[in-house]
Amino acid sequence: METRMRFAPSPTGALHIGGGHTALFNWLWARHTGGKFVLRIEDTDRERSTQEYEDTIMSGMKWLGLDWDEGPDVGGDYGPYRQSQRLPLYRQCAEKLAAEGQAYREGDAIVFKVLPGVELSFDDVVYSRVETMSDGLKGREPGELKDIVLIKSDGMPTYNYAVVVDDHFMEITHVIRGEDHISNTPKQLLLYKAFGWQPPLFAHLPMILGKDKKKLSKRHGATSVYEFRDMGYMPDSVFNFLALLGWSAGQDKEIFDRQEAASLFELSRVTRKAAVFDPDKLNFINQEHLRRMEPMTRLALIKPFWREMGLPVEEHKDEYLAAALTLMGGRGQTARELAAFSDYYVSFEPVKTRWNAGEVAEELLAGLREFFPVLLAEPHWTAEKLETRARTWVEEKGVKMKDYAMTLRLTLTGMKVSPGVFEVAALLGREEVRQRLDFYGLT
RNA sequence: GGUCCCAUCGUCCAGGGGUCUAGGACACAGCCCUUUCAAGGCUGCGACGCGGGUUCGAAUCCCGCUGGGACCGCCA
Repeated sequence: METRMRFAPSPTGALHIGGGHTALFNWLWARHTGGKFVLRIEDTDRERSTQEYEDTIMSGMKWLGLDWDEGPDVGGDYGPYRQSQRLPLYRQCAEKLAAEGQAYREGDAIVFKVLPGVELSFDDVVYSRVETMSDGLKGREPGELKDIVLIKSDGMPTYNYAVVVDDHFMEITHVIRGEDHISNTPKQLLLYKAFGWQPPLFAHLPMILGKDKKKLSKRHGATSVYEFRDMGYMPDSVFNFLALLGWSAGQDKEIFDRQEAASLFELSRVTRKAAVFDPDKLNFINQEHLRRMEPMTRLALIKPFWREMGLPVEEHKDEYLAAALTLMGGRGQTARELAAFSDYYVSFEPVKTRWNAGEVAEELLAGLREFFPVLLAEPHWTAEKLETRARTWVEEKGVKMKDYAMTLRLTLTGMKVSPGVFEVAALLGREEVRQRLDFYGLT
């Protein structure tokens, strides 16, 4: 039988990191099993649901690389895929229960009557056996069992009810969702029983916690996937990082792409313990993906950040800029950082704002003014030749390479750290290097 | 308060009765490389929450405790 997974967000906010995690695992299992991944919009909260949020959630998923086979935008055989468009179905099913005496009306609402003594235990794919009885479905007040509202007074179905109806009619085989839903499952099971429907398999995922071990929220910093994009994280990295929260390939493999993850993924290897979101690890993973990118892809990623910094990106050839980024190697953990660390290839202006004359020792000036003209006169403008020339000179004069290399670095980049200075100089070109040295009177 | 879930280095994961003086990754510290930083290489620091069982043997199984968490809406 074909497996069918679904991600069912409510359009009441942007795609949250937790939602992305859930969507990701559904996607992984769907792709691993060659099944279908369905996107269903749970917009039954009339107050808070908006089309804008629906759009951002979808583009957030696309950004992460989670494509769906059926959904409100692409359609499918089990539509419509917005709950607000399935109202007649919910009403019809609820009325059937009412007619059978399993539910009752309360004003305009339809409420399911919870009976005691119903066995509601289930085998979770991740958590294994979860034992519950309907007797546990109480409210905060001692005494009577809390009945389950099916249809609200405004005509909309409630979450616990709509989910059951939809998962059944959409023939969902695996419900993969956050652990916070584990205590909702018995209620839903009760409804499956009432309808006489076969429930899907449930697989609950561990929660993602903040550094303080509390449920991840705004006060932990970024939470929507777009904030990560804007901070300079790549979708592949966020995907990779999220996949590692609650799951591991079992081998020592930690850096992978979507395809590798999908083929390696096993629901049976999902963890039960809530995982703390560790920004350091994300940074590391992002750095790994960043340095593995193809030069031109990398350039396309960095360009927007350079432009945002006001740098004249268009004044240079792509080949030059891509070469600059290649020279940068693994420096910078995010696209934003890499862009900031490499601004001097794009323009001399930022160098000027950082350069501090006081950083060049007075006693070195004479030697520097003697050295740089020699360097600029090097006939073969390559990193190797420049370095050889510098080494020879430094050796003859009996001075320290460090003093000369660091001054050159500071003048060319305005920074104390950079790739090898001679490589930077070689890439910038003789004329550019001459101009920068001239500017500070070092020639 | 009730119901349910969880418990291995600071963090993410391995390990699910003997191969565990518990393995990897991130972070951290040191060393090497070196004109700086990053990368890379090497080394170090660092955990089975506690108490009872079961067993020849328990990080692994059972019970209790403690500590976390989730849910108990006509929110999803």
